[in-house]
Amino acid sequence: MTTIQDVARAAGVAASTVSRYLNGQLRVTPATEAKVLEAVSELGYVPNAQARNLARRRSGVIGFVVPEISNPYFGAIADYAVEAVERHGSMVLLCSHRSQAVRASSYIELLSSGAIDGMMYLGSFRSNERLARAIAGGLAVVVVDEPIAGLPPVHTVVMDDYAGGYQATSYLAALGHRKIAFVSGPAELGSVQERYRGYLDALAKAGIDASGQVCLDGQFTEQFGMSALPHLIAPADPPTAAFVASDYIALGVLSAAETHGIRVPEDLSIVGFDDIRFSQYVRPRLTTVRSPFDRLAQVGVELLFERLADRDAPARTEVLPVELVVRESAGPPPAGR
Amino acid sequence: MTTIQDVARAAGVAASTVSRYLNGQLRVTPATEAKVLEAVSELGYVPNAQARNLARRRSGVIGFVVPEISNPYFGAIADYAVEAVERHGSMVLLCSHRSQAVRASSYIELLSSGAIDGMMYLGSFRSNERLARAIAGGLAVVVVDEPIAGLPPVHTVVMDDYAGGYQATSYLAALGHRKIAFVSGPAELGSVQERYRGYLDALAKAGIDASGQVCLDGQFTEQFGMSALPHLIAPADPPTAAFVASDYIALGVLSAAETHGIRVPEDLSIVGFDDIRFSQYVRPRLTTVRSPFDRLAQVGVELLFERLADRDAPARTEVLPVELVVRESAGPPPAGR
DNA sequence: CTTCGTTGCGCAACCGGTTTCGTATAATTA
DNA sequence: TAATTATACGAAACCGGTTGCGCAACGAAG
Repeated sequence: MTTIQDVARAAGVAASTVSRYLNGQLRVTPATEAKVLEAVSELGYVPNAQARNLARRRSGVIGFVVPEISNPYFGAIADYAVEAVERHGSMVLLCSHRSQAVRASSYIELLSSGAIDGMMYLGSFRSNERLARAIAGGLAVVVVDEPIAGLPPVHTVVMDDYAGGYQATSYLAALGHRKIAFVSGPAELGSVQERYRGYLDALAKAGIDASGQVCLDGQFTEQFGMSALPHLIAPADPPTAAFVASDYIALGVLSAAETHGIRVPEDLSIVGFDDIRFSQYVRPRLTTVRSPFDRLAQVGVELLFERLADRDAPARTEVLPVELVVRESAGPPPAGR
Repeated sequence: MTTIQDVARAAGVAASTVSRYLNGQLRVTPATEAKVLEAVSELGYVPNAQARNLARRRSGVIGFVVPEISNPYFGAIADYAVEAVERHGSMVLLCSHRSQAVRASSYIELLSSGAIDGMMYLGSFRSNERLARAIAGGLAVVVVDEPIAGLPPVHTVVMDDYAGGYQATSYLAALGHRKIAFVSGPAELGSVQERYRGYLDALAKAGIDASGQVCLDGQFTEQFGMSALPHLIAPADPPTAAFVASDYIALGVLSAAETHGIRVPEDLSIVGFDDIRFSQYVRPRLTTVRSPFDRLAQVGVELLFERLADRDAPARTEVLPVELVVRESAGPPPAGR
């Protein structure tokens, strides 16, 4: 590996001159410039990132902590985030903890040791003691997608889950449904609670009694959706619609409905949440609330670099708008219901 | 930030003693041990990764270059790779170039500057000049999933695309199909060519004439699948089955079939490739060839660390077996065909 | 009581850059 | 022409660890 010393020697100047010239901090005479450039290209010199970062006290790397990268929901956010981080001349260190709290914590521990300049944390745990300590210790963090409880003030960007729940439910009510189930992910998550709040308020607004509605919660998986369907059709007076606050779950519900001979939307209307890539390819095409993956990532990255530039700026929380995407999985209730 | 010097001072010993003790390279007297441990926990000392790596001439980071991480196909491999890399005490630096050749190259350039110990390259380009140079320059690389042309000898791990194509096609032939279309991704990709070879050989083995079969190629997207379907039903004597060498494409075909009133598998049998997560949730459930995502990642990581340990070991290529997963999307041809 | 081999530990060089500060030379002004 | 001020550049310290080498203290063997 050729070092800056090699270049300096070959060009007959000091290493410091090479360093400053290459970083544009020094104007040199044409003669010196020529010799340095000559030496650089001759030796194929590429500065050592490690050493540079050590001296500069930065790393040019942003840590990206995510529950599981194989989940396209997080994958989509990651791709947008990579794009945005690159625009700032940094890179992304991926930490996929596969939903294991201990692993998430050890990642945070690891990243706290100066390996990164800042961190984007995509949540799936309601709280994280280790994360709180890291933030308190001065690590630049932005929390994305899922608010985390018990943290020091920190930049946060989430989507408007409440509005999403409200819109989806209002849409179903406007179609004429009176029995509208709520199916979603882990009840302890803030985002789920917000969607539920929106659901309840929309129900109230439409003059529908919230009591007696079927409400189910489980994991954000197709698996859970499949196991949820029987509960949707079991009651004597079953719901004619369901707000399924996750497309993954909705896909499972759709799949199980087919098996049970339940037609969607004729027998059961479904509105999902997220608008993941596959939602437009299933049959019926899924009516759903679109999550702003792109904005989530972009705004998150901007907030993070804002924080990096100004350590003392007060923490902000951005709430991004969502949008109902009407397709085919929701329609009027069956005649006479 | 507390440094090793701080710890040494607090414990009344030399920095080197602290370093070696903490790295288990030195047995110390109980008294010294106590003082060092005391100082460490007192000051909350965490070694600076940058400095350590500079001194050790390693980074503890594996670069992971991937076309797009939002694609669950690569996401799945990434998660398994993260797991395997962690077992070696390293981390994964994610580089999602979003299928842009220039970006892929600039990533490789960046990673060549000592930022990483080694690199896993998940291909989507038939060749890459910059990658070839990096390998020639001594960077430890393992190529995964898609062979890259024009490279110096390099560890490679791919799946048995030929066998997959052969099995899928043989299965369809055994069901009685004689008109079997081939639909797949970019024809210039080695993996696609291999699947096609398997397809042709299976056809020949079953005594089916390969000429006159419908063969389509495009992108690995649902979009392409949707646009492919019309070509499958247009001919006067249309195929009764299609080997669609990508589940993404297959999902698009399925979706379009529904729109065109084509029943699967009654009118058209379909066998996919990859067995992505959603394949078991669409209706009909997709019969497909399972790609060994887990093994691809694990073997890739093992080969990489093998290379790291022994720079002179000859390059190997591992070919991983695939497996036909029979579900519902393929059946006998319509009566009388 | 020497001599020798362990063992615990510190000194200082080193990794490859960046950056402060000082100096020699060139350009400008009086 | 002498005095002043820019300007180009180099020497050396520093970032925060790791590691080769040597020294001193101690116990065992002769």
